[in-house]
Amino acid sequence: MAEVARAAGVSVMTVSYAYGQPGRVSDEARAKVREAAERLGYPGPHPGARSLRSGRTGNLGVVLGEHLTYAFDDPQATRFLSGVAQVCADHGMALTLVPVTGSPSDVDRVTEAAVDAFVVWTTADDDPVIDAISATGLPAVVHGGPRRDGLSFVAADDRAAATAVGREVFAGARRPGVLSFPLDRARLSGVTSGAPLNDALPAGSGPLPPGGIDPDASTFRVTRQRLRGYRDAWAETGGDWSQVRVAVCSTNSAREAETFAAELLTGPYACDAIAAMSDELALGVLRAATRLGLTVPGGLTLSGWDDSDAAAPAGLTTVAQSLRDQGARCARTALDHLTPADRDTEVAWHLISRTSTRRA
Amino acid sequence: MAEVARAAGVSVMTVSYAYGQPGRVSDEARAKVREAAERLGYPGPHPGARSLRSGRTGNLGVVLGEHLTYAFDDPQATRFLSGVAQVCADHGMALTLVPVTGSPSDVDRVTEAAVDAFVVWTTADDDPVIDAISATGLPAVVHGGPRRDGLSFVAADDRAAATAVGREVFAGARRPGVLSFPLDRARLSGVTSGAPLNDALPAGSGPLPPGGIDPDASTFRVTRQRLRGYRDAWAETGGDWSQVRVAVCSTNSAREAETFAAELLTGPYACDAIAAMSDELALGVLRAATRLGLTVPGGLTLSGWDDSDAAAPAGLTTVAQSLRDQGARCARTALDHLTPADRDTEVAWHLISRTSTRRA
DNA sequence: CTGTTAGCGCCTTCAT
DNA sequence: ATGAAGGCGCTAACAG
Repeated sequence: MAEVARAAGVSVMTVSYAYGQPGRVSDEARAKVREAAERLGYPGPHPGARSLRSGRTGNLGVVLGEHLTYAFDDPQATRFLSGVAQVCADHGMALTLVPVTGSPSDVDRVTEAAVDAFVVWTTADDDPVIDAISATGLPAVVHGGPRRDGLSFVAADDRAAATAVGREVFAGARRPGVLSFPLDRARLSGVTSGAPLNDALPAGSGPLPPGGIDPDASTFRVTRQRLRGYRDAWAETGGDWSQVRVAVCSTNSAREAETFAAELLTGPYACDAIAAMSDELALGVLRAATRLGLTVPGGLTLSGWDDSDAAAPAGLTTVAQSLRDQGARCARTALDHLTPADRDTEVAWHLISRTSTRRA
Repeated sequence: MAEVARAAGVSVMTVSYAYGQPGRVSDEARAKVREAAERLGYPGPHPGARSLRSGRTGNLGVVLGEHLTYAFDDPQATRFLSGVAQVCADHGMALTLVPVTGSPSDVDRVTEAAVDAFVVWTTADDDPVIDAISATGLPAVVHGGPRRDGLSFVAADDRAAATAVGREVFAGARRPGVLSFPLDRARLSGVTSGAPLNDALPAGSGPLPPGGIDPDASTFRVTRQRLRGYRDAWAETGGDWSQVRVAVCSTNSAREAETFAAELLTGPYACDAIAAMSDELALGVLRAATRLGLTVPGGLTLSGWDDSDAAAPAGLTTVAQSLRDQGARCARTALDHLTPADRDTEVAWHLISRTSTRRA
């Protein structure tokens, strides 16, 4: 900028004004500056230097609890981010995805991120990234969990929703099953209740603890609350949680779900009702059921979650919630500089009963 | 940092080293620094200031030619970005999505972006954003087009691929049709060749010029090359381009495609072969065909593009190319600081013949 | 191993 | 309407 000033025969400040507050500079001076800048190939004020002075970066940081590519690989995350992106565009803010990979150095990545605020996608209670974000002192909004003092929190009442959809899918069932998201950061996957453990799984998979799943032990708040809700629903019918088989998928993919569903749907304790934690997983169940010649809801009742595009055509009973709206709300909350610990937000959901359950 | 230094009884540089080059500082000094930082709630070196000194931001900028939310709404863009994200994660770089919205101020957004390099998703030849990126002098890689001196370029040979798939889908056809991406930034949509123009379209839509589509007039390189390729393929059968009906979609969505396909498939000049520029669009055609009671390939031959997950189950003949790999390659090229104007890269593609065409 | 010096490029403050 | 200091928070490059 100094060079441009010299070339234009004006002071540095005039150049700065010419860019930052064009109205405060004479047309003549501005023209000289533009000309000199053009000639020297000056690309305009350096964004980094500018942000050092102003204290603003113009970036909203988004942290995926999982891995950076997760943002584009999981349909739920994608919809959420679409909402975040919309708000960013409205505010002229860039959207910076922090490159977490699951390694301990993720904490450094967070600390080094040049952003004005954070939005955090569902992660585990013991994820150190949450502490790192908290330590930055920047405004931050956590979606889905964990809850933390000083960080805002946006989520649906997953437990109540799970109870509602559980009533629907478990009505009249004798052998209920649940297809669950990972329980904790270890992301172990497998099937409970004596079913053979699945070995052919991606790295990081391993056997589940025998003897069933304790909802309270899950460190992902969303998973925990949904398991509790399903348990509540089954308890209402007079059933016991230990009767409910649980398969845990390590990813939100129909392919993995199909494999586990095949296990849940065969053998001496074959399920006749499955509550899945996403439509994606439910679709995998549907494929497995079709291959096994099971009719829905005659031979199997099934529920999903999210009311994705594929849910309606598939006749899937599901919990409708707009991840896109939730993303938008998170971004807005983060950018509005709401004072930390501002009141948390509970978002809306509603049950959609379709033909995959019997009470519709 | 100065405060921390004072509180720890050391110099500012010792604090700086304690964070940036821990090995260069005695354990004792480091402990004092950590303690003081903890006590004062010092969150670590300010990323902006650090990057001002070092000249690196740790951000890879990605510009979507369209709109920021496009990144998460279009499956093709999503796959591409997944590849970009993977490389970013490997390099510990953050991925910054520049908030373009289609307005003229997008140029400012680009200029203000604090990034070390740019990756640009397919845009039009006359998009001013390209000039703005070029003016920053930063390394930049353009995917799909336009080509520009000083910017690297990654794309498949779309024309050759379109010719190959065109031969397949137009074989034995009497009334060929094409379902195209937008021709230019105006994104007008509609159907050519005497068919009624579709008015019920999103904002920004309008009538197409009568008398057919001139491939050379499209300012999107990808669209232009594919149209030329389809024209070449039809010409090989002795046909004339003016016989080919073209429907232009303003978005890459099955829903819009279904509407236009219904037009292409009815009336006195109903098509018996349709080449679509994406699997997404082809799937829309398939839905329209099903509703009209047409069999594929008996009553209609059909081709897509990309070999997305849905292509194989649908039996869709298509052009396979890995958008994810292309995203990764773009990111790698951008981050390797390849000198601008480094050799352009042509990426691989291959034809997959399935049951939606007759030559399989 | 630690400290000193000198800015990175810009913009806020206060003159002129 | 323009210009001269000074400093945002940090770190390369040198001493000691």
